[in-house]
Amino acid sequence: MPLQPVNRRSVPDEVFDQVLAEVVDGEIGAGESLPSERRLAEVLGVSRPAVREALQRMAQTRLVEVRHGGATTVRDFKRFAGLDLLPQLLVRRGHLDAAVARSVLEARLAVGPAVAALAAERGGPPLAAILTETVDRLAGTDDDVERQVHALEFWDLVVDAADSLVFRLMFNSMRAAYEPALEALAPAMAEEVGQSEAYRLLTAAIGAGDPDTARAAADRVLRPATESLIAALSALSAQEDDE
Amino acid sequence: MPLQPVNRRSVPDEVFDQVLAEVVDGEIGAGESLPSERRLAEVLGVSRPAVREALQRMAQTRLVEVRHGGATTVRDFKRFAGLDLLPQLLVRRGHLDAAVARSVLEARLAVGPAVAALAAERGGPPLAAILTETVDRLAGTDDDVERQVHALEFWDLVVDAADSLVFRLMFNSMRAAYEPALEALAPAMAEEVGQSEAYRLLTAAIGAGDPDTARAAADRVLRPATESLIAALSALSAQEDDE
DNA sequence: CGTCCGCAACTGGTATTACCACTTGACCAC
DNA sequence: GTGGTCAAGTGGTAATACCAGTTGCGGACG
Repeated sequence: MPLQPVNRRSVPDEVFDQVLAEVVDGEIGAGESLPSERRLAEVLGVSRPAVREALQRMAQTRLVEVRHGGATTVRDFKRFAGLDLLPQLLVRRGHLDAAVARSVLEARLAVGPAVAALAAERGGPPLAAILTETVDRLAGTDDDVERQVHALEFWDLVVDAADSLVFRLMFNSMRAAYEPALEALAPAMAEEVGQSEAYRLLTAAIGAGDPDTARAAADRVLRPATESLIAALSALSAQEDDE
Repeated sequence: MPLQPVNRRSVPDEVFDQVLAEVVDGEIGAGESLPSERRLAEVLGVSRPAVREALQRMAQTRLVEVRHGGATTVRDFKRFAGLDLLPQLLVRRGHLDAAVARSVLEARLAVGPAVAALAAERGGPPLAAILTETVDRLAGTDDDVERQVHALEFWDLVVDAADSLVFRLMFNSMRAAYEPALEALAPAMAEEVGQSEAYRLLTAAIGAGDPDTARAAADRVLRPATESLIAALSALSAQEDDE
């Protein structure tokens, strides 16, 4: 294992994670109040500004509501949290949440083809050229981690070409959830990123400016791995239910 | 105009907004450094903890990178920001950004039918019952604002039934961008929320457990207003280009 | 007896200050 | 050149005090 940057966690980070866990695990239900900032600081053995920073970040994520003079209350995160919370929900307590992973795959399968269609409408030949270069790099390596990186690059270019900020932000959010686990997911994604031919077909459709063909080609890139992974996940969660 | 709750803005909120604006408006390009916390506090006439809170929130949104001992640098928000930034980008300096609005509409049209299809697979008859109640309320009023609220409720139920956390979080993020402008958008959305018959067809398809029909019905609900609004937006931005 | 005013006693909001920890770069010894 | 050292600047954390709201209790007044 190569040397890695040391993971330095600040005090507010730690507080944030602890309070976040309490909320998403339902230890403190929606509508209930958090202890006061002073109390939290005392219990956690940190200063009040540190607690404040963490709570303000919680508020920004719409997980709690702080009211001047009143108590800080927990909100229903399933109803208010945004897509930026995905990384924290996908892997909780070091374990992958199968239901969340399934929904990531479903969303990817639904959104990817739509983005490809938009890219076909708006990309043009120069896009096809750099996409081809990326697919060449994808096809030119045997390492599944590298392949994933190139596949991400590929989709990054497609999303750029789609010229749609919302899809771009969605992509960023999902990449933020995906990248930390990229190495662990290498075997799972090998099936998909090994199909360089499918990426070439998609590139051709986008270059041809044909949205419908691009949509279908994107589906063909994403669907096989999506379906086999979802099957694997249900087997996994069924197995967990037995424990 | 009815009395409204006074808009209380805290100091860190204000700082956050100002720094955010500098970043998204490109005043401080990606890779450049922000002034030090002490300097910012001095320039803005606020305390350093206030600046810190704002900067930490910027970091959480992945808009800046703070390094202990080093400078705080701006990141390329188009590449790193998540969907939670959408509200800030949709309306900037009090004006609606036409390109962003267009992409919201495009994303809605792409995602809505996929969610409806999932809901059809997983919802069952009890879902159809409460959806029908919601459509009844939608059809029972002439007020476009109320209709929008009921339409949001409708989609909220559909998203719930789709049982997919990612779509739920996407919906929450987009609702957070949409709701503040709900009243202003009433005329624009009147065409869509007035078509209660289309909602009924969608409800029937979902209740019947037929994903493909549900997908098509959802498209029929969303497409007309989407296309006419996109047309209106391009006319609007063409007009702005003339100024 | 009920209403309402007003005063604690909470809560979060902000500022000040001091000091610790880390990074950077310049300078110097080897 | 290489490596060490040090000073200056940066963010990280804490302690403290006070301001500014909210809440609820109790007493004064009708």
